Amino acid sequence: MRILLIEDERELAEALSAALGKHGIVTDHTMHLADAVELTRQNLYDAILLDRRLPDGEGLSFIPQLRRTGKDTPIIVLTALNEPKERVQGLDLGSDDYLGKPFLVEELMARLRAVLRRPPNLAELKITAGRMVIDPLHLSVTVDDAPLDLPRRELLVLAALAKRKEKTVLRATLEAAVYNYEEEIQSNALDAHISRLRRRLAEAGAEVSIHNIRGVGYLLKEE
Amino acid sequence: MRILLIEDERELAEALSAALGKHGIVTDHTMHLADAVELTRQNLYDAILLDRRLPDGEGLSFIPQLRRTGKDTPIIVLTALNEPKERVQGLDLGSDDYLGKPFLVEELMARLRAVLRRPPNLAELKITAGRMVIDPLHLSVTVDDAPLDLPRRELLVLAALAKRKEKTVLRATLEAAVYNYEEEIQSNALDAHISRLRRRLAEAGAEVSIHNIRGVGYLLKEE
DNA sequence: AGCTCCGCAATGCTGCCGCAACCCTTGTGG
DNA sequence: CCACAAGGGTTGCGGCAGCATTGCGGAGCT
Repeated sequence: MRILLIEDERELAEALSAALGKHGIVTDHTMHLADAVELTRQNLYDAILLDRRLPDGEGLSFIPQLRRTGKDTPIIVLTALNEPKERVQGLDLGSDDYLGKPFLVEELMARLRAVLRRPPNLAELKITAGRMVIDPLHLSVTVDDAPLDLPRRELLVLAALAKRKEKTVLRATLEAAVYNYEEEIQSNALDAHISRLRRRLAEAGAEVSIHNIRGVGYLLKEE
Repeated sequence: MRILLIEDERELAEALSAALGKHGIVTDHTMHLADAVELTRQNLYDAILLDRRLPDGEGLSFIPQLRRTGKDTPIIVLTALNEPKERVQGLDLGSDDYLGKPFLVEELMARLRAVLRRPPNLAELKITAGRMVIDPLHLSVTVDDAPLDLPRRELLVLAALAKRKEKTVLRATLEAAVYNYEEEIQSNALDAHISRLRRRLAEAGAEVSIHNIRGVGYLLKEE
């Protein structure tokens, strides 16, 4: 899972990134609305966390901007402006939830889950493929109910493939599922993950196979 | 076990928190109904203790509010309003118990246990793993019927792991099981608990093992 | 006063993962 | 049928982040 955090307090942003990371969430961070517009062009994010007071304007103005482009990515507004009137204002503009600062990370996680549980994201809850069941929220994989320990990055790759099983997933999509913009990679790290994943899945008898589509991407097939 | 205390007398709240803490209960405290609604969204609590006279309204009004969201978290009303008529009122609104102030902490504990013993919490009653049996209500662990004394925090960690045995438990989840949000920790306290738990469990011959999933969390396995 | 609990921090260790070297596969043109 | 190139697969290596362990000291309890 990957989210965009639009927030101008650097410390809060870093703490949040770290905390969300513990839940297996990849976070991109920007302080400016203008950047946010660019970043959301490619439908990369499962959700957006939005501050209201930002250096280049009122955060809320971002919501209609995004909706106008036809995207219904869930938005959760994070703000110190937490009067009832302000909450209504935020929700009416099309955000999906509104959370007053300060808040508990646990609460944010719960709201994220709630917001993602709504259709059409419902499919994300559990993914099955072959003998595997993947729970992306709890970061767990089981084969025939036996837990399978996977390193974090391999797990993210697997989840991205399984979410679109039997369909080709672009290389770029996979890379986006595993890395945020600050951790650019320059080698065949992704290929290496795939290679190790294949071995582990075979050993565990998962009955799935990962195929390469030359020059395009990868594809996970049930056997 | 973790509960939410909704109570406006700070002194009483602190005393209760401390007393419950000795029984291994992690307590979050709020003085406002509005906060309580937010906090309960995450289904984090095993029970709720509710005062009636609160600065922002009658505590009882919280009960239907919570039930409407589909939660059946047990609620125990704590109040000085202890006339028979008032008791009936509280129970009819959907609380699970009604306790007049002043009361003994021991009585509260007994009522908590009673309320948690009812279905659908029944599954929580005893957890077995390896040769261990854990009773989260009485905070006891036995190995082959021999009692095993564990420090409070280690016990909370163990219970959280055992409740989801054979499944990975996120670091963040474990931290939430042991600490309330006023006691943030900054070091590897959790790791230390795990380390000491491992030694104690091995010495006691519990036949369980705690595995680390790097970058994700921990997992308790039977051997 | 003596005990345990427990957060903290220093230390050493493990294994993830990016990297790059090398090999294999596939496709194209002659 | 072969030569060549380009993309993919595999694997060992090394850096380093995350984990395990443990001693210390403060706090709380008896």
